Amino acid sequence: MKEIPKTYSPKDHEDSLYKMWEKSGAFAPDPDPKKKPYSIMMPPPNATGTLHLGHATMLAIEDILIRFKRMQGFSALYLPGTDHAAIATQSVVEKKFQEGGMKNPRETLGREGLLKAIREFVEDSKKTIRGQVRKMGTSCDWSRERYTFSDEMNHAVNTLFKMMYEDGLIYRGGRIVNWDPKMQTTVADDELEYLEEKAPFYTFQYGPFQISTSRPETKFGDKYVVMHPDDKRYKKYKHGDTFECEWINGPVTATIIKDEAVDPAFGTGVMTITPWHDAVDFEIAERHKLDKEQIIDFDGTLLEIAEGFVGMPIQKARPLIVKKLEEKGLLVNIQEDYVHNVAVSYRGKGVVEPQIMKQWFVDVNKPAIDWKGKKLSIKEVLQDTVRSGMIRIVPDRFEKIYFHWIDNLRDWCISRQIWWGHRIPVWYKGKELKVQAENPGKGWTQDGDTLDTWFSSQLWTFSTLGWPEKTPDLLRFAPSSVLETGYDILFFWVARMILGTTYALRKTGFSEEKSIPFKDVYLHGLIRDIRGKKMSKSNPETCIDPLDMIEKYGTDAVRLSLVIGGTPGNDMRLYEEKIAGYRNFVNKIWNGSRFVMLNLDSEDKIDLKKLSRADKWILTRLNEIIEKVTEHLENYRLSEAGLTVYDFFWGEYCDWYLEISKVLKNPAVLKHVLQTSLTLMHPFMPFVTEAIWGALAESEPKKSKMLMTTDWPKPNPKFAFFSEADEMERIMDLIAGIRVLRAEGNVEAAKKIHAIVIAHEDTALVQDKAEVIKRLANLGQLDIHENGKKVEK
RNA sequence: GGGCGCUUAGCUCAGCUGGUUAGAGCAUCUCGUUUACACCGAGAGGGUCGAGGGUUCGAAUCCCCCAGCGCCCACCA
Repeated sequence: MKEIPKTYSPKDHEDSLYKMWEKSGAFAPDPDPKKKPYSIMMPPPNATGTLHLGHATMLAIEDILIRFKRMQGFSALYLPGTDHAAIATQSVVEKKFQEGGMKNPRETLGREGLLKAIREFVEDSKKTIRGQVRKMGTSCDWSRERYTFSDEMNHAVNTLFKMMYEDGLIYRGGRIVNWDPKMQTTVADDELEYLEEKAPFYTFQYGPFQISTSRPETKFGDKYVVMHPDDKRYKKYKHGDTFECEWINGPVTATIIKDEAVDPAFGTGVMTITPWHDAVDFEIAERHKLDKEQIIDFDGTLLEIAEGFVGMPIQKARPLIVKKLEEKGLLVNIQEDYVHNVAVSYRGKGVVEPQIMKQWFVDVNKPAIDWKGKKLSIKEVLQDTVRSGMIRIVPDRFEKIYFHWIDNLRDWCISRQIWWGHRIPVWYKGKELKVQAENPGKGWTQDGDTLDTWFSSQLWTFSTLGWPEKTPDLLRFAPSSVLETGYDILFFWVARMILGTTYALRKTGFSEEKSIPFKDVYLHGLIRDIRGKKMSKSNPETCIDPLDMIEKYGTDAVRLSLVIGGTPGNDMRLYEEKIAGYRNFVNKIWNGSRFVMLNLDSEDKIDLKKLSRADKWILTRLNEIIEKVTEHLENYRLSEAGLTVYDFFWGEYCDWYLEISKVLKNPAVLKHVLQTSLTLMHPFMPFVTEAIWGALAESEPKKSKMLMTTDWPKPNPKFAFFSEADEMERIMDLIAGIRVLRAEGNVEAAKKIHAIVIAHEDTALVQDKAEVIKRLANLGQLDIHENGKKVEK
């Protein structure tokens, strides 16, 4: 027997074990067609930097699921990849240049130059990320690695765009969009963040009315006064009436508009509108076919309409405009410190200015998808997939949130004015327009815009398998079994995947059941620091870098700390002591195994006739543990599953059974329980378990299969020495005497049963009190209630 | 304004469909180096399960109501 160190050192094993797994080919799905497919497409991390705790959590959870299923005998595909993350990546690279002194990288480098720089940066990031994903022990199939901006992906994106355009689901139109003046691009509704800001709230005299605003700089072109049609105060004004009034740059002719969008209870119940720079105003203007005029330029300065203020940034102009109105006697009052929300770009953090622009949109209301015998709109299909149970969201409360999001969904603006991303496959020549990837010929120029990142990542689960080609992988592994991600991108990504996948796959001949991106959605919570705050690098005291922790405590400990104690959809706090605690557990396994290895003998078959009471007990418990862990894992209760083996291995096997073995030992049982426990623990902590498995195999060279590809255990009926049925009979005997209480009536009988069952010193025998009570009820001794209702019979 | 989540031991959290005497880790205290492990073992203390009502033989769990904290969505002229 080799000298085994007393302390497990993760560093001495992890890299070589990972290499062994990778080399063995076991990360790839088993090609055996008899095996059922199981697939997870790894949500691709942005190729912009390094792995954080969110990624680590995702990888830990997915790898547990995939290892579990692989051991259960599925042909398990875990497909890795990275995301080009359009806006995020371009802004990171631009910032780098700016920090290096280049004021305007777009201007200095030009389109091709900047793209080249981004490409290099991304390739570098990808390398880093691949290394980090491996560090986590992730058992994904590297031979199938994908990237959202590869040529194959581009082909899929162009194909989808063309199909949707031809079906009228993609259109080009001048509509109001969110413009980020900082990044110089549009951003989607979901990519806005609202920050509370205190600003003065001004009320001005506008003809006979008083109107209020926190943004006087948008008011130059105001020539419509809107009020609710039922507002009695303004009954004498009719829709379409006009009047003359004095305004910022002289007299204007104003028109009265009656519209229900106005809340009569807010302020004076009257407002002027700025359709070019406000979504609600835009809708009012659309309804009544009103003029729209641009006031603010795309760089955030005022246009000619502002006359004396032209060219001024809005923040600078605001007080000056107020001053001018005050001098004209039109300022009624100022309410200081008025709280309102400012829309900020989620990525670039620039303050967003609504603008009317010609952009590309996805129509979410047009009935154009063949779905279960009807023509349905994108919105309707989105609803149906979840409502009909084709897709299940875990935890299910997020289904409500999902439906609510769909209710509020507007047409999706998919064009972006940045350069890093899939180019819009549209060409123009004069008034002509062609939708295709290739240049149609001389005189044609391509649309300069790129597509929203989510337009390409919505295709992730099936474009990665070769779509639009009907590859064997696509036919076998789509739809994927589960999508595991943080609840914070439910709308950004999860919903959009359902959108893109159902359309694309239905369109290319797949059945409804086959046209969903995934069957289950598992949403994990956010990792927070010990105080419950979001972790950020700006707070190094509580911010934890998963790679530092791996270095210090080993991957197995980090994986456990990210999974145990967490429940789907709920945030979890993480702190170093917790990781240290699981490091201790890893070491415990190491040492428990060391003890076993020191006590092995040549005979390793369990002889049922030579079992002590302790042997029988530990084998019975093992059966129960197998059953419980399997059931928890099947139902996405990862934390419960992990805790169950943890408690069993440490509390029962090590603290109790190993101690007994010092006096009365059965090496065969010792080894069997250890090996089975290692199997159960392997998905959670692949490294130690594999290392020990290998060490055990040294003594029996014929059985040298890797733990990773060993079969998942099943309870062994021969080891059920203390069956539940036996226990139940004993309990029934125990309480048989109470039957005489029947005559005394239900309540009294029940109370006495309660007291007796609880007070009996051998309560360990009472494994399932509920069952006892139910059986008593069947004997007519008491009523059973469930959810407040009496259960008949 | 609408919705969701959380509130359980000093701290961080489990507790699946109501059913053994409400659990774990860390922390605290006592004892202990014995065929693995001090990153350990044996044991102890510590909880009216946020407040109040209800249903039930039985409630941390189900229902109602309230409070505090957090999050999401909509609106914000």
